[in-house]
Amino acid sequence: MSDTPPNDDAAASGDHIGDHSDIDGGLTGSGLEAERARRTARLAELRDNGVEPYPYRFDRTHTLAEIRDEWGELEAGAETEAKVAVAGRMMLRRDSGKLVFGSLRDRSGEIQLFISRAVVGDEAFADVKELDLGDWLGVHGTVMTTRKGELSVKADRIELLAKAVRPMPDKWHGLTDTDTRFRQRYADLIVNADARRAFEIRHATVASFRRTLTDQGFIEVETPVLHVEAGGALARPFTTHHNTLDLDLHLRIALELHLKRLIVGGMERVFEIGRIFRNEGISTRHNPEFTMMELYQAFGDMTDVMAITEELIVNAARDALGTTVIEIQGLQVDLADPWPRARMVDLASEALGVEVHPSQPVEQLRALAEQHGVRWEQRWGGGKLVEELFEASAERSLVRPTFVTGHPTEISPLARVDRTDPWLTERFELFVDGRELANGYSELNDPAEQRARFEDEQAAKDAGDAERGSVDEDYLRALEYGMPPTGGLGIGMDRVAMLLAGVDTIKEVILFPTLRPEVES
RNA sequence: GCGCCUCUAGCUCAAUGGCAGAGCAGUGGACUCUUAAUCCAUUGGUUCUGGGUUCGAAUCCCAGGGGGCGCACCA
Repeated sequence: MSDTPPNDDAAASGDHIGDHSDIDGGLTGSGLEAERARRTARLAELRDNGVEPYPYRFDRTHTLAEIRDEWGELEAGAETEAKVAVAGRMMLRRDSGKLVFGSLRDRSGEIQLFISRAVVGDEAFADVKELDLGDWLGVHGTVMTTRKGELSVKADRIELLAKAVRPMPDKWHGLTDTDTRFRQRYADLIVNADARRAFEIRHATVASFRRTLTDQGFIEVETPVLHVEAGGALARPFTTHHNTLDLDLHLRIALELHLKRLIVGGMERVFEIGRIFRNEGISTRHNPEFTMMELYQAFGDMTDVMAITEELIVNAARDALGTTVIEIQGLQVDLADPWPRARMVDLASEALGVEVHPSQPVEQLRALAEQHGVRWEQRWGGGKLVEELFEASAERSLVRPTFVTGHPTEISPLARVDRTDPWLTERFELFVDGRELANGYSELNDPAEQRARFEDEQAAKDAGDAERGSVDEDYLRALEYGMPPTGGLGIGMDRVAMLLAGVDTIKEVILFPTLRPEVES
């Protein structure tokens, strides 16, 4: 628990407009402060009458979806003897003299409350009139339908479970200001069904991945977030510090190196779904912290993990959406269709109309880059240039799921060299909607070669490329114990969720995306 | 980091150099079958902030802040 005093209203509200207002002075008029003052005054009034406006618990008999499942087929104008207790937030009310209709919502759905003065009595009915939109209610009553057939709970007794002292956003339009939606995700979730849906899809996707992998004998593990050296990918890390060890640490940028240590340890099939952190730009496709699923399968190679990639994503679509057909850029795409595979060098060559390959003289590739408006740097070799040319020419056109294979060795320090072409590796990336979703390879397990590759990385880092890696001696020691042939895979869970939810910014699938702190005005 | 766009009542939006408005929410009233309930009345503003131009600025200009999009970086 925090050290904040219990009545520090301003700190709890986080609302800079309200911080310097006079609550008592706001009892008349309107506006946010007057509204909060009115609702807060109601709290005091309830307590004066011996009613606790924040009770400790409520025992419900049914969720609202369960009510609908059981009684959804009742004909119009039906009354039942079924006594139920339901709980939820009051979202709407329609006041009609001695009758009040309310809309109660819980996680599972909504149901109408039918509140009659003749049933609840004058006193309780007067209390109902004092309820506000947004209040949490527990309702005891019977199941009925109205004359027009609306399934309802006819209230016998209504209990306030929690008072909302702040008004809900617009009941019809919800919240549209993206800043407010992301900062006050709680309010977004209350009023925007699309926001709730995106996170349901995300949950279903993650759950589906776990199920698919568990069914295939993968073991879920958790490895350290705090690394002495952040390796396993090319990215700039966040730095933090451990006080008692007096040690600078980095937040992980990948799961890879620890998981492969577990393959050395004989765990054979492992996966982790974990948060990783990259100290780089923020965009519609990038959040500084995001979720990766990585898996490693002993005795397999790149082709095995390509098959798993398809299976994971197709299963997730079925589990989250009930269909494998989704719309991407207006195109109907059946994810269950086989995904085309093409080498990066071939895609780039085709798009550019000229053969490209990392074995070509660097000057030639630089000239090609210039020709296509690709900015290049002196320290780049042929491999990096080929990747840049691919990204500039072909990447964006990969709308349907496509496996791009054969990444240059220069940009793949942990992948095994292609058995037919020493300039390339046995690596693939999955592209959908022009975005990279997954990355996998036949894992390099020769400790001597891995050391040489690490040393190349270290040299590049020393030469000023902050994203490059360094020599991980403990990882090399692990490889010296022997790592079996292994296929490895990483999938960006946020991007899979984006794809399945049909949203175009990563902030729609991250509950609390990284934003600048709110400023005091 | 650079470029473009944006910020008006609690929420959703008008007002394009001339009195800051509407709908919802709120408040008071009517209504025992409403369902974005309806009807009557009504409260509510640091127009993101600070400067400037102008007789007059939400509106034009400058600086700053938040956000969005694009570029760059990356997944």
